[in-house]
Amino acid sequence: MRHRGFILQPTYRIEAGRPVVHLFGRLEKGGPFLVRDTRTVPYFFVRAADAALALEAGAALLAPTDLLTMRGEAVVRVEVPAPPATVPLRDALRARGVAPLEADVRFAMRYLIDRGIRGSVTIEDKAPGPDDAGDAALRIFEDPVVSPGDWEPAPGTLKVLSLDIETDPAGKRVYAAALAGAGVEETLLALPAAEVESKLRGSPWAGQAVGCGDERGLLSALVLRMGAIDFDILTGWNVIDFDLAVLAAAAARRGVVFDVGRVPGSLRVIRDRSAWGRSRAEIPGRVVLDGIDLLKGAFVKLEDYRLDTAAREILGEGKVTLEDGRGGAQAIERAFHEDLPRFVEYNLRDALLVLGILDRAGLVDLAVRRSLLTGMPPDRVGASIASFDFLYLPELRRRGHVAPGVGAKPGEVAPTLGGAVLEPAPGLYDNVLAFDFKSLYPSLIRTFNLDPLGFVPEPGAGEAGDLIRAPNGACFRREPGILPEMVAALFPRRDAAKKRGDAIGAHALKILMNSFYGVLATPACRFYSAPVANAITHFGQWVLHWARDQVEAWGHRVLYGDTDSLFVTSGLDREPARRFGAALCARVNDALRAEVRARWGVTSFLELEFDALYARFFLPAVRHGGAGARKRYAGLLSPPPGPDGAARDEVVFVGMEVVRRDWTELSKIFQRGLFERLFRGDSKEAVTEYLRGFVKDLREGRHDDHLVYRKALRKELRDYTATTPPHVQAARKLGRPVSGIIEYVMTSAGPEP
DNA sequence: TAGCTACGCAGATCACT
DNA sequence: GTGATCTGCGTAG
Repeated sequence: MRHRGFILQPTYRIEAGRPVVHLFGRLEKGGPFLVRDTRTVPYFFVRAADAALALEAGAALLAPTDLLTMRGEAVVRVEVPAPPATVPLRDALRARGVAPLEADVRFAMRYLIDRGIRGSVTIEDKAPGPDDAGDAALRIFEDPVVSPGDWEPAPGTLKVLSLDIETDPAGKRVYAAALAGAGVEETLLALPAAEVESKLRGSPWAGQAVGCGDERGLLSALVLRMGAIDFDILTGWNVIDFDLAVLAAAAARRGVVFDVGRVPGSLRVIRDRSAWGRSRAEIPGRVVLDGIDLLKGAFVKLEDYRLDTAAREILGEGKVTLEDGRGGAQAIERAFHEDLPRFVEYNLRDALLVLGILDRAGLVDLAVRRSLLTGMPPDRVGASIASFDFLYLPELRRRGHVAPGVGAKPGEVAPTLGGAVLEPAPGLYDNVLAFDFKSLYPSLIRTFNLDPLGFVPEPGAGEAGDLIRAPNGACFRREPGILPEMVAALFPRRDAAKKRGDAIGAHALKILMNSFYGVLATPACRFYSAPVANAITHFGQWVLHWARDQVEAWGHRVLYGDTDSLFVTSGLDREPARRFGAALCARVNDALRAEVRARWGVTSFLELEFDALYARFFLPAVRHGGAGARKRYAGLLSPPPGPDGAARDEVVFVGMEVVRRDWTELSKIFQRGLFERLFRGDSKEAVTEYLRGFVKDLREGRHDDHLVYRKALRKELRDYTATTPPHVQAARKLGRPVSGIIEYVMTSAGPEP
């Protein structure tokens, strides 16, 4: 019997001292599954030259291989009985100066990587069991044949359950837990059933609320209920750091085992509130995806990431208001005791809003698509380095090499050059053409065959002539590299996704391709290489500078450019300028192709695009001094005329106060108002009049709601020792522990929260 | 269970008078 | 008192 499925949670357990791989997921035909595989042991490599030292360090099993390091040294394979045994052995090896190779690839990930499985899996069961269509019971496969699959779960296939709890103001006692999704919409309450019934009688929520007696009853009922629901993904807003953390603590206090997985095993909350890390939660057989993380992971930018803000922005509706709009813990407390229908509505709405946001923004689908692309489980698709391993290691092995471990030697760490930023010519212009190189870094990787394996650290005397030499001096072989081939395969997939209107798929591919450069530039990645990362950015700088020089040599004025973009005056009216933009773009691409062929003997995949025409374009000067300010501009975007000829102009701001979270609403209203008038050609008098009126309104108090600054505390309050910026002053005036975004106003007594 | 660099700006603080 | 420099944040790409 052959099944296709999608993996939600790759993990392992130790049984009788031996590791057993566990792959949990959902089958195409409907039910959840668990693959158990007892046939694999953990392994890694050391150089063959280090074999004697490895034995000395305690390595018991060494097997010869015909694999090589990336520098071409022979390696032997080291096997260990179980994953935890890797750690002391690794340390003992390092203590003897032996570098363990690929010893930091996690066991369950190794299993998938070695089989080329990325999210989708095919399972061949030896026993011709009964069909399992739609069965909610867990189907367990013991040592089946496991291979890569080609099933992509359609949007909505995975079952998402949203959880939201309400607590006392201290966040300790659990009052209620709402569940929504996966065919469920209900609230469990820490109140006697009779009380719930009487207080909700006649309200729309009467049928959706269950009184569980007290907190302990609520916890027990919640565990039973969640355990019985067939869901793949648990979500909520800050669900890991709040709801699950509180539930885990309350369950421990009340002697309830919070066991809601697909096999026995308690909820595990692994908290990490540090700047870098993310908290995680583990439920056997399921995935926990926090709504906030999903939103940030999709690069959705919001003023702040409260549920109410996100819901208003994405769904156009906010949370239920308690007590004339005044929310807060006290209002929840009072509603719980005095207005149960409203309390239940509030609780349920929060759970439903999260589902709505994920659905509308396609966030679960995006996570699934990213998982299918890289092989990372859905709760780790944001991990760029691990994703790179997933894609690169199989091909590296196929070519007969093993990768190093993580950790560059001190001498190998060097700074990486960034993108080129051209000197802006400040001023106001008409009909400016904006160009950008499409996916610049990936197309450089492809064009110049930039690859960690293809990199030649020290070219031999006769060899250098045959290599591609980057502007930073790094040399690369001409045989197609792994990374260039990866990029070459991904580009057409992205174009195809765009063509068929699959915005989420195209987005997933874009995120992935953009991450490739970044991982090569961080020592946290095993493929870190300053010369390779610098080859990419130096080529990037060369391309931008070359394009600028070429356009100027043709007699046009380049006003500005940043990394992959160029802004050029057209000197023409609107529609002629548009036609000229397309022509100039093609001319640059042709000339660049010829230049790249002549200099490096390769085919250019670089592609300058005519991105936009700005009817009006403004480059500001820096605040103090006359030079142009980089990374800031405003323009009146002039979209191509549509079929009806009526295109809508739009004022675009980049880098300026309007787009910055740490400026007041006042500054944004004013800046918008000013530029609207400037760009639409208002007279100097009209602009002056606007300015006067604005100041008058401000003085007369009509902007009192627009004077609030917002700025994040990016470290602990006590850690601001060098200086005390305004938001820190305001935060300290609060006199209580604070974190995150501080809202403050400037007064004659200084910043006030 | 860690993608990157380049840049502008405000305000605090330092260095010097 | 004044200009230079540092700190901290948020942004562009």
